[in-house]
Amino acid sequence: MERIAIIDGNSLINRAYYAMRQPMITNDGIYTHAIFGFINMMDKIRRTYKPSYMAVAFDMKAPTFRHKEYKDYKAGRKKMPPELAMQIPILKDILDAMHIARVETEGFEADDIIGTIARAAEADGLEPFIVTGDRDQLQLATDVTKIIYTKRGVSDFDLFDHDSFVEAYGFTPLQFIDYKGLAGDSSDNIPGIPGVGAKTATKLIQEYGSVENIIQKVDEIKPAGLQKKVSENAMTAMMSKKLATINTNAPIDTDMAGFKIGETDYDTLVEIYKMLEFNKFLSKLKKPEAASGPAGTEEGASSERVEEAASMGADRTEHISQHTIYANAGLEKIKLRGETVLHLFGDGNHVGEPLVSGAGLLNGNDYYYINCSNATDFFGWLDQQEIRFIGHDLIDDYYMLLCKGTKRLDTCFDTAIAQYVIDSSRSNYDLSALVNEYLHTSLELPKEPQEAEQAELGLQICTAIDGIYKQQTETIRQEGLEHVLYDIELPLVEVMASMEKEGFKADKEFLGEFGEKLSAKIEELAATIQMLAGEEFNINSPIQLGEILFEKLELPHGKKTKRGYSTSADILEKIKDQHPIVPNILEYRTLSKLKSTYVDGLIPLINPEDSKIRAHFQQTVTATGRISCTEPNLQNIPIRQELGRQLRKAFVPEDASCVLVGADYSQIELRVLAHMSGDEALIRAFNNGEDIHRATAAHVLGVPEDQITPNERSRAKAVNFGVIYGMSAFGLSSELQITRKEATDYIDAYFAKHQQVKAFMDEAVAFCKDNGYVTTLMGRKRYIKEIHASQFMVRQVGERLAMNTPIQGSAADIIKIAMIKVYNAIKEQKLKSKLILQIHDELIINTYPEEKELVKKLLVENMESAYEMAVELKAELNEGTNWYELK
DNA sequence: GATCTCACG
DNA sequence: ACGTACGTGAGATCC
Repeated sequence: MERIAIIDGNSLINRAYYAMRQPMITNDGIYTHAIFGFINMMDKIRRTYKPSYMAVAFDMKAPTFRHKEYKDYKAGRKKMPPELAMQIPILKDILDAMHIARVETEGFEADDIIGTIARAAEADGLEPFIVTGDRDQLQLATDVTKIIYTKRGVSDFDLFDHDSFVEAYGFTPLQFIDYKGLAGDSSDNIPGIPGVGAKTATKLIQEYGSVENIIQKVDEIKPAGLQKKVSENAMTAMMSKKLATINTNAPIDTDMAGFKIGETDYDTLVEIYKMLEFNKFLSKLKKPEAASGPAGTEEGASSERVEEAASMGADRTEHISQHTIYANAGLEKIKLRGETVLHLFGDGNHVGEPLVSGAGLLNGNDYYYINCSNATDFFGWLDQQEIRFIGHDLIDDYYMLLCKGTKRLDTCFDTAIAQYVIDSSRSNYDLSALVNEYLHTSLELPKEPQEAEQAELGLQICTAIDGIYKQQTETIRQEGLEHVLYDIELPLVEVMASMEKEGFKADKEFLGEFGEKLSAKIEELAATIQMLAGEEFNINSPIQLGEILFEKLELPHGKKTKRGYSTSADILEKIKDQHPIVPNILEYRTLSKLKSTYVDGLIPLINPEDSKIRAHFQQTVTATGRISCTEPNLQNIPIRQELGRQLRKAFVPEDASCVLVGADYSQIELRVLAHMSGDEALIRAFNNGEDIHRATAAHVLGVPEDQITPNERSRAKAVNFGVIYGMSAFGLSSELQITRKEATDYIDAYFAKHQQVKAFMDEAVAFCKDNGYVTTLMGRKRYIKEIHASQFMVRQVGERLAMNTPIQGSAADIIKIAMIKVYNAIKEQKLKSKLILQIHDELIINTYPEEKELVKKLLVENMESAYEMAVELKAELNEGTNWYELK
């Protein structure tokens, strides 16, 4: 029996909308998760039941016959949120592109349309499957017509036919209208009989069958109270039943030919999916074989051919000659030149020597798989090739190559980096994700591939990268991102890999001893805290700690969190004089943090061979353009408090004769702000070499700099930070512990004296609202979807991001340029010194006594000349025999 | 896996 | 009326 799926469009998209607690929003601010959920559900229905006919029914805005019958029908229903409403027309476009019929008729609800189609389909010998989250439609179940009733979310559902309905409810589907006549329905505002609920209604129906019969035999009803209610509300019950009755004779065309699922219009659907950023769906979109396509190749592939775009990628493999070579056996005969896609198979070990088992190289139409599981000449051979590498996350390959002794790295392109430059806001730059998006196909990447499959897998990977590369090149050009990509991000890859390979030598013994001292003190503090609390509890648990402080000891609490009271340091700081337990807890927290994160966390990451810590540098993480650092994060080693700062003594130069040299940009973000805004007061202050916070205080207060008190200076400093962060009165007030009013006054005073800064901020927000993104000095873009949000709070976040990103991002651009210049200068002068760390506004070099002065000079010069602005860039030098001394 | 807290710029 | 400063990563706890 052929099947027809009849979908309640409004019901299903509502379910989908509310099912996902995290909405999906495109870069253009289109909400998409309801559509996403709808299509997922629809696909599941199509896969499971394989209907050849389909119809999606929608409600129309116009009032229906029910509203005319009963003015309060569906009164009190909440209006559809705009975030959902905006998705419905797009969904309809998708259905049209899929050639799935959709039906809407003025004056009738989706229920009636569905009922009418179902009955007509049944009469025509089809098996109807009604998909809905509306219980009313269960009345439509018959032996033939099934109801797929969606439960919580969209993936979970019950299937009802006549018998299973009877089993679940205790009466027939048709009696469901009698049930609603009696029990009513608050969601549709159908009254029913007051005081009659699910249980009573079911009992009455089982006894009397229908509302009409109940009214006729009202005298028999017991107890007397119920009898009275029924007789008094007989008319209401009749009307309620009528309202609940689905009209199966709505005036619609029920010719089943109109519901036959047609051929999908792929071009339109691809267009819509791209707009919605439905990349997973894109990868599943297969175009039916074109007449000119290759005749039946393999099963499966014969009837379906991947989209044309994919021909630049994965399915190009058939034109490629494959060569498998064992290292140390014939490699020397091969000479490559030009752009070459590289993918290494290896473990990327950062604590010990990384293992490399194979390498895929795609050069033109030749693919080479080099098996290097045994001792190998591959890494030396690579140095002899005149090739420029194309890869995905080349830093991983480069790190391993550098560890193995390869010297010559020439970067042509990196598809992960390119995607980051195209859109830095995303969280996933995996190759398989890009394969979905660019090539509309899928690529499974096993975490630990078998050696036997690596040759083939390498070919898949390299051709995929090649296909993505070609498309990205065009996007980069169209979006004007060439400078950021080709002059900054791509040259930086080698620098980052080199820093990873060099690592930072650590003194394990020092760390161990430091940890011992911490442990002893932590134990003492724990004992004191338990004693003062009068009971044992887990001090590390904010929930338990909150109960002790704010319930047992009745200390005044601050803000609440989802799970209880906040016990964060700024709250505890306010009450530390009220009970001796509080300062003990603060100290306990400090020490525990040092012990767990910086002692216990670091020790296992030290390479036992050479005592070096090799962190992972990430170039595709931050939305602003900064780099980040993990396993371990060497960018947040303590410095602000003396005790934590001691940890830096554990970070030492490469060997005893070496020295560390560091330089940090002075106030780089405020200088960027001065330059970008053109604010004369700020520019003047910097170019006169003034203390910028003091100068700000003096300018805003209108008093000479030498009369500025330390307190005034520190407030000005907070305001300066605030400007960079996109200043809010609340933020400033909580930072300075002043009232909102006072904070507002400070901000107003600041902007009155720095009108160009104000204008710059306003322009950043306005530009972002117009274009959906902001840019840095080097043209880096960040899309800010929050700027389009309908919720005020979210939109405000977007505005702050629009103000902060050009500043933070431009500073990031500048230090990246400096890194490349410093790295190249060291390389050109053939120095032994190495750049080993970047901390946002600071660079650290491991150097040698004989190179030290030269390195200091080139470091400062290259940092200060990285970018020319209206204010000079200033870099301040430090040196020492451990990191602690760099101050 | 989410939440809280805290380390850095 | 909302309930917030920008950008990160890591460890411990709780669900």
